[in-house]
Order: sequence, then C-alpha cells, then structure tokens
Amino acid sequence: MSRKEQIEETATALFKAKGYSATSMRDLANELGIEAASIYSHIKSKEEILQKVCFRMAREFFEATDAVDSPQASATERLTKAIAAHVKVMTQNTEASAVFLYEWRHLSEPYHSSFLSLRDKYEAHFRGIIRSGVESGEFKVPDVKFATMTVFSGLNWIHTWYKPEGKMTPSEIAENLTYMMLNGMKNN
Amino acid sequence: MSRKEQIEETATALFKAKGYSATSMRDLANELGIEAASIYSHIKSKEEILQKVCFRMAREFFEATDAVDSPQASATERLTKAIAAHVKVMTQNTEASAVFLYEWRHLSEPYHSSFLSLRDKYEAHFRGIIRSGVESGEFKVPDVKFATMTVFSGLNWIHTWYKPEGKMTPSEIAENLTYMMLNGMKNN
DNA sequence: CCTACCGATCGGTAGG
DNA sequence: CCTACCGATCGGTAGG
Repeated sequence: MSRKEQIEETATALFKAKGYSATSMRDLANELGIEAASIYSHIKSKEEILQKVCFRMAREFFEATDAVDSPQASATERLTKAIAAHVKVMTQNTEASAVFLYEWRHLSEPYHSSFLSLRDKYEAHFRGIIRSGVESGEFKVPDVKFATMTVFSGLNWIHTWYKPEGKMTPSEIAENLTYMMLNGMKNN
Repeated sequence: MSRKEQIEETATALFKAKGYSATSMRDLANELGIEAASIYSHIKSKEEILQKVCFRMAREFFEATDAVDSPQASATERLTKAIAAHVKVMTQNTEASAVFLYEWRHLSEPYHSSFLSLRDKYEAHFRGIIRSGVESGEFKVPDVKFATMTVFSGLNWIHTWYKPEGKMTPSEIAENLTYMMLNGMKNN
C-alpha cells in the first residue's frame, strides 16, 4: 500500500470516528507517526482526501449494483440483488461508507453539488426497481418514494452496528433485510 | 422565548446544518446578531448547548413512547403506537432530532457515556415490544435485534427528507412506516 | 451586550 | 519527511 493510500485509509477511519471537521491534520499525522507538514508531500489538502473517499464510494456502489442488474428479471429479483450488492460494498468498506453517508456535506462546491446529483441518481436506480414492481403487481407500497427511502434507511443504518466478527455475515444481513422489506414482521 | 432558548434553538439549527465541530461561536453570534463574547452571558460553553439538546430530546422520546405504552395491549398495537409517538416527536423537532442522532458523539465524558446508556435503554423498549410479539406469535422476524435496528433505521432516516410542507403528514408517515415494517412491500 | 484580548490550535507553505 | 513558521480562527475571559 502506497503512503498516499495509507494516508487516505487512516484519514477515513478518523473522519468516521471524529467527523471530518473535528479531525485535524495533526491528528492524522500523529496516527501515521509523521509530522503534519509531511502529509502535504502526498496530498494537496484535507478536503482532497474527503473528495476521494466520497466519489470512490459512489463509484463502488454504482458499479456493484449495475453489475448485478438485469432489466428483464422480476422486480423482486432485481431488488434482492441490488440490496445484496449494496450490503456487500458497505460491509467491505464500513469506514468509507460512513464518510460517504455523513461527511459529504463538508465538500465545497462544485464537489458538493456533483456528489448530491450522483447520490440522487443512485437512489433513482432503486426507485425505478420499486416502481416497476408496483406496476407489475409484485409490490404494493404506500408511496414509491417513501418505500425507497425506507429501504435505503435499512441499508444505510447497517454501518452503525455491523462488525465483521459479529454473528451475521454480509449475505445473511442482505437476506434478512430483503426479507423484512418484502414480507414485514407480521406472522402470516 | 428567552434569549437563552433563542441561543439554543439557533445553535441547534446550525449544528444540524454544519455539524457541531464546524459551527463556531462566531457563526452562532452572527446568526443572532450579537458578538460572540455576549453569548457567554447566557451559557457556560458551546458543549453545554449540545448537552441540553441531546438530553432534552432523549427525554422527549422517552416520555412520548412511555405515555402511549400499555403492557396489556398486543405487540402490534404497542409497536404501532410507539412508532407514531417517535415520528411525532421527530417531526416536531427535526433539527434537534438530527443533533440527537448524529452530534452526541461530540459530548465529553461523563455525558457521552450516560447519553449512550439512555439511547440503549430507549432501543431496549422497542426491542422488548418486538420480542414479545415474536413470543406471542404475532411477529416472525429473522432476529429480534436485527428487526429492532431495521425499525429504528426507518424511524431515524425520516429527518433527512421530512418537510412540514410536504405532502405526507406526520401521522401518515407513521402509518406508512408501520405498514411497511409489518407487511413489507410484497403484494399478497 | 460590547470592546479588547488571551493562549491554543487550525490548514497549509517555504525551504531544505 | 523534517524544522520553522504563517495568518486565520478557535473557544472563552476580563472588565465594564
């Protein structure tokens, strides 16, 4: 791993733990065992690290869900696979995912706006799947947008409790979340 | 509204918008139209504001859900009412709720620990309802803790999109969320 | 509620 | 990658 990658990974962990604003370059340097000024031999600015993490994660989520999508499949199958892909990316990048979810607001323009439009586009992918399921009669939801947000909420809360050494594997998490979202808790 | 309350409300809005760390006392003073030093006539420290907001919201959530709970009712009814109470508090305090959800980590000890144990206790209330529903045969879930976290995720994501002028009222939101959590999206 | 100010820390640069 | 340092800003205090 290059020093640059090491800086980004360490910074990501700190950004998740303390938040972007509360993380100083001296905190980061301390964690790396070097002086703060030395970091600037490898990166241009503190925000550059945040940009890299946010946009890399956006790309990872896109690629993972695109790779498993097949337009001719049922909405149920498409949603199941999209959830599994999202959970996989998230559990493999817990810290970067948290930064992607909560620290993007510290991006300056034009990064802030372009990040938001990427995120909207990603949500639209899920919204499209759910809408097509409603149209085909597979799904029945109060409101497509509301249902999409609820699915996302379940997906995006995972990083708050997931631990690699926990009893649930990523694919079990995906399976359970899909079950909850499709069938609910009621015992029929 | 007293000046002190005005300071807390303005700070809450800034803490939500920019995050606790990125909000300076000068930002706050500017928003209030006074000098930063003047704020200290009313409050002791920046963190004191955060403490007030976090613990006040914890109390509000507890009181609201306790008030509607009845141990002899069915788990379905208890969960329905708890969700409605939570959504009501959240939609009536969108900014304070966001601070409650994301900024508590900037609390110093012993506030940090005691906040976390309050939050655990609150989650335990929901977990208890879901567990009793599983025991009575009303619910069927992959895992009680997982189901509780998923319900919470839906509850706690609301503040990211809720707008008082939006088309969904708080009670409709609660109704729709309850429907999704109990029945899922599948069209039976 | 203001002026005047404090020591500490911030992100970052120059020069080696 | 370090030493030495910059101007800006931080939370907060003294004194009125």
